Amino acid sequence: MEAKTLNRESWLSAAFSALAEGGVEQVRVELLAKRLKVTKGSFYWHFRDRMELVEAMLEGWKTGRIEAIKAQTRLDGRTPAEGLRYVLSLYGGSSNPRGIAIELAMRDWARRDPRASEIVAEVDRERLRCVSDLFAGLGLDPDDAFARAYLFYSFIFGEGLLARSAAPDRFEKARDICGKVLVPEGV
Amino acid sequence: MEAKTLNRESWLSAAFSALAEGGVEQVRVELLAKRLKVTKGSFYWHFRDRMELVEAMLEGWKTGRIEAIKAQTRLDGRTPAEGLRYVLSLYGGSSNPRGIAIELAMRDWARRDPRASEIVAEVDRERLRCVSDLFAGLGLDPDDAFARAYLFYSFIFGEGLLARSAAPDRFEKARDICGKVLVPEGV
DNA sequence: CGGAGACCATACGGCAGCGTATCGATTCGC
DNA sequence: GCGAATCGATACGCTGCCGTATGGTCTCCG
Repeated sequence: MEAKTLNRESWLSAAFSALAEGGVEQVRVELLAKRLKVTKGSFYWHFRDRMELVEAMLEGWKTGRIEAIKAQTRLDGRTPAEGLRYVLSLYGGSSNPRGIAIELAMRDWARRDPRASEIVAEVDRERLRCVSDLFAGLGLDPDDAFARAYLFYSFIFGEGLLARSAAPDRFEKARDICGKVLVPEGV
Repeated sequence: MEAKTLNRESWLSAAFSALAEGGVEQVRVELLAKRLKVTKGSFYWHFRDRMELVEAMLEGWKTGRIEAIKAQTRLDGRTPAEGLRYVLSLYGGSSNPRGIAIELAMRDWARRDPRASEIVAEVDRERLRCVSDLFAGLGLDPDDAFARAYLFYSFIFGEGLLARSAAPDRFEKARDICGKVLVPEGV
């Protein structure tokens, strides 16, 4: 199973893990090398420098996320409401900790790096567009649909920020109720 | 106006600025010293080491935020709905960028530091309690009130994460609509 | 089998940050 | 005014990280 030799993808994958666990600051070539059980001699074979890795991460994340949201909101026989509940479930609760961690790390990164900020903006644009289309499919006018999408995504990301340990036993039920508020049953 | 001599508060204030701008990683004693136009000789007079500064930040933030939320949700003649709209306005939009930045940096910090995580959890507990009390004052039963508070805070924090530049011209209107959804007029 | 290229190790210089040690300057109590 | 406490400067060693240079070891192919 273990590839004898590393490639760009190996380093990118390790970099995203480091990003998820510790933010951009933790994607350092010597730490990644230790994680991959090689020396940085390997890294500088596959990448010109750390910048190149970091930019590959941005680009890869962007295209990946945009593809993902398009696929996730393509309703093949589903109703818009079902589609929305599906998207919500993808990020809800503990169902995708790595994805959520990367998402949050990315956004923290974007707060101080204009390149990351631009990437996140592009992804958000696409996501808001896709999700507000679903809300529009529910019969909402464009402004309301956009606002709902805005609320939808703010909730999703904000949920990852709220300390789970603040009241662990009440969160599950709260999430259910929030789901009902976010994607109304009968509009 | 300028105090001739620095004290703990001076360093703490600079530390929070650094936190807001660059996250915990950026609160470094030599950078703070440069910002304060002194050398770190001063720092190590007021603090044992970097840890002590960092823990003072946590403690100070905790007590400050808990006092704040208690004051903000004490409705002196206001209705619960007015109180909720007031709290929402405090964090909404661009009304308190430094506060929001610190809030987000704090939460990013909490994702990897258990001490920070515990502090944030304590603050969140208090906030959720105060805000769900307001929702309860609107006539909601406890579970619904908590869920609404959960949605309320997820939205507030998540909003700071959504890329503003994704659709700058539509955000203000969206926020208004979100406000109406978050704190219902007539429940 | 032998050379070329892919992949990685080793070793180095450089910088930035932490913390310590020591000494200088200013202020305040008495 | 003098000594002590307060506050800050300078200088040092240490560590972790980036990037480079150079050499070693496979593998593939002719």
